[in-house]
Amino acid sequence: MPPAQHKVTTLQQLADLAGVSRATASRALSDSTLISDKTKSKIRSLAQKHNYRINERARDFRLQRSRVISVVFMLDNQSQQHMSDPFFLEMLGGIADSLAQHDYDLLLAHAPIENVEHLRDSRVFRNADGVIFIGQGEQHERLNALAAQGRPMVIWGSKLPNKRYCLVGGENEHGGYLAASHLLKLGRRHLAFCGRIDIPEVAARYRGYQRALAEFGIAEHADRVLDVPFDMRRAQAAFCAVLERRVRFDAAVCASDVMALSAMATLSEAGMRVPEDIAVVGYDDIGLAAYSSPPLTSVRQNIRWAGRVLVESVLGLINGEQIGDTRLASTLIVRRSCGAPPTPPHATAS
Amino acid sequence: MPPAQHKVTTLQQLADLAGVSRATASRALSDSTLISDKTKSKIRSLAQKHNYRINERARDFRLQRSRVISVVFMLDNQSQQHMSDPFFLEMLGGIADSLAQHDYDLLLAHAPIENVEHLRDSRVFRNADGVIFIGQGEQHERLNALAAQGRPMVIWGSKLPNKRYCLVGGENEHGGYLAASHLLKLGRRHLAFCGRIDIPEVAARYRGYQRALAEFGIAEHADRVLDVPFDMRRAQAAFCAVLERRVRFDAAVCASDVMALSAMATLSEAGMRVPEDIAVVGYDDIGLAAYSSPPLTSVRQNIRWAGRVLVESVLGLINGEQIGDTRLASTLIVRRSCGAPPTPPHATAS
DNA sequence: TGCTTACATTAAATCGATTGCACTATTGAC
DNA sequence: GTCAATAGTGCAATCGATTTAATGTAAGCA
Repeated sequence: MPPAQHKVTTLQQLADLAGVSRATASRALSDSTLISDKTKSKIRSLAQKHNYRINERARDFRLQRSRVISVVFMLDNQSQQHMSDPFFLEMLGGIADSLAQHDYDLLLAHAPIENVEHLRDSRVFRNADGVIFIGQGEQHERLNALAAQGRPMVIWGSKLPNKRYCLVGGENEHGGYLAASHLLKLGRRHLAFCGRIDIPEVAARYRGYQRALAEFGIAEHADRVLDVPFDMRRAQAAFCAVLERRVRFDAAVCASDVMALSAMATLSEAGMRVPEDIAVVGYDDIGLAAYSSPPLTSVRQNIRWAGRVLVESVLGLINGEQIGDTRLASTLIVRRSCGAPPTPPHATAS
Repeated sequence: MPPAQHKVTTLQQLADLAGVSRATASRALSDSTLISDKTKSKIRSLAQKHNYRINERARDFRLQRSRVISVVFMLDNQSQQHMSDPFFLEMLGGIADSLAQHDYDLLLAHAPIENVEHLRDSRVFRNADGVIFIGQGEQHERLNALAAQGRPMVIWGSKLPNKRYCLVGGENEHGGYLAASHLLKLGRRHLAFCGRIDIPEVAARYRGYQRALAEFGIAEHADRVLDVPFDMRRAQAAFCAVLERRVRFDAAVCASDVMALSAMATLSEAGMRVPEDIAVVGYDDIGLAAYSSPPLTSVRQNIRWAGRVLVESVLGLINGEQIGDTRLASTLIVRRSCGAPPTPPHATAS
């Protein structure tokens, strides 16, 4: 038997072939109980034989859904570039995998830097069943307003007062505390903090940092707070400036690994020994953190799992469930970056 | 005057409000010459006043398009993880920005590792107006078959025999040549190559590497070719193995910066001095390359521009144009990683 | 006035599915 | 044998737009 002359592309064609109505064909393919087994199997085998695939766009249009989730990266006012951080790629990978498992697609978007509310009328917002925001930027109130529109959305970030959206985030306060107290336990007393405190997550890390200092009875120095967005060059510039001003410090807590790596390079280049003179701790534990010299101590969040939680939260909202906030654990990954004995020469790395 | 009681969401409602037919409203909004200026401005101001936005999904459905381009990352058989390379994020950013400029959305997807042809019936393929593949993986023939389906698609990669799809790529052969000849000019004579040669782009870089060796009249050593996918851990393992086997080499060309950074760390940890004992050159010039110690010399491709070219090529195909291949220049970025004098202490980085 | 032409607008088909409701045939109970 | 219940199927409306072909109306000209 020759293959069908004309490809079967619509349900109507399939129905004609089977000698039934479009309605019956539709029900057969969606396994409705209204249809007899005999008819179902006839239609199904015909569909198989002619290689018919349902047109999902037509279906989704009819059902007023899209099976698409938008993922919006919040760029920050100053750097615009903070998306180049490997952290985001890992997050994206986690989200993409989870969405694929649930048979959803991922639409990628930047946020307009000034005002996320512009998104409301954009395709990103209107053509998706739900939206995941990565970061709050400095737009807490605008996110509140967006959420009030009623479209399912979840935000990765840190808890703020008057929050009215669904949030998933790490234990930032705890993470900052871990980083600082690690350095303090090693005997460092002159800590610096590097990060943009206007960003809620960074602010929380900074609070943890302050708490650790307080516990050790150490006073803060405004001098030693470097207000820097997530950006390698700016971190470098900030550390250069601090060195030039001869601010005294023997350790630094950075809000991201990328900044920490940049700081380490800058400090070494300026003649400091890392970690002997200045110890550095990062955040996120990106892959490369293990391969710097010295290896970077960092605070790890399980980002792929975070991606999964974000996806499941937003899908829950789509299904009308009540979804609460989630906070994911942070753990300190120590990589003998603070005065540990050097590796013996010719050792094989494990 | 109070705001409209019921939101105006469909064209029909807008038309009723204006006392015209749906057809006229549609034409007015799309600025058809068939409609008188008076009617146009009436309908437009009404749309404005009631905050009416056209339903793009309905329009796109009617027009049999989606204004979506899928971006598919080819994972490679061995590592699956090569997406964690910052290179991809930069590429993605370039593509995303370009697509946004053309008012297209970006659908993100992994390729099924074994067989891209499965994509043919997937939403990724059928719900997009075009597809951009990042990398060829080892699926050259399957890509040929996919392209034969007629859907606009463009591939980032390296030219292969019998290619029947549209290609955009870097000067990989030249890049490999640049990397190797740089090391040779510095007096290195025992070069190693690290990368997975089954991947077409890497193969081209390797050919350039071989050409440089040949020009300097140096014989190759099979020992010194490390078959490693784009993965930090595997690069580390490979270098450990080579060291253990006491293979002699004084320089390495790596197929990516991430591998190069991993190699540098591994070599240092094993007691080698980098670059004095072993010099390393990477590929892609990722942001962090400048901040390693020593800073990494690397071959740069203009990735954001590459993203733009990919987008413009696929949009060209959608518009029925004939689109040829494009090859983007590669340049060597030297960062005194091969025996340059050390920076004076306390120097301010520029 | 009558006829042509140009212009402005509308009616209706269309994209490809889902689903409420109506309809027919079969079965079982009495 | 009649009637009710049930199972299986089809008709047609619907989602929200675009566009072809048809219609109406006014101006231009003999």
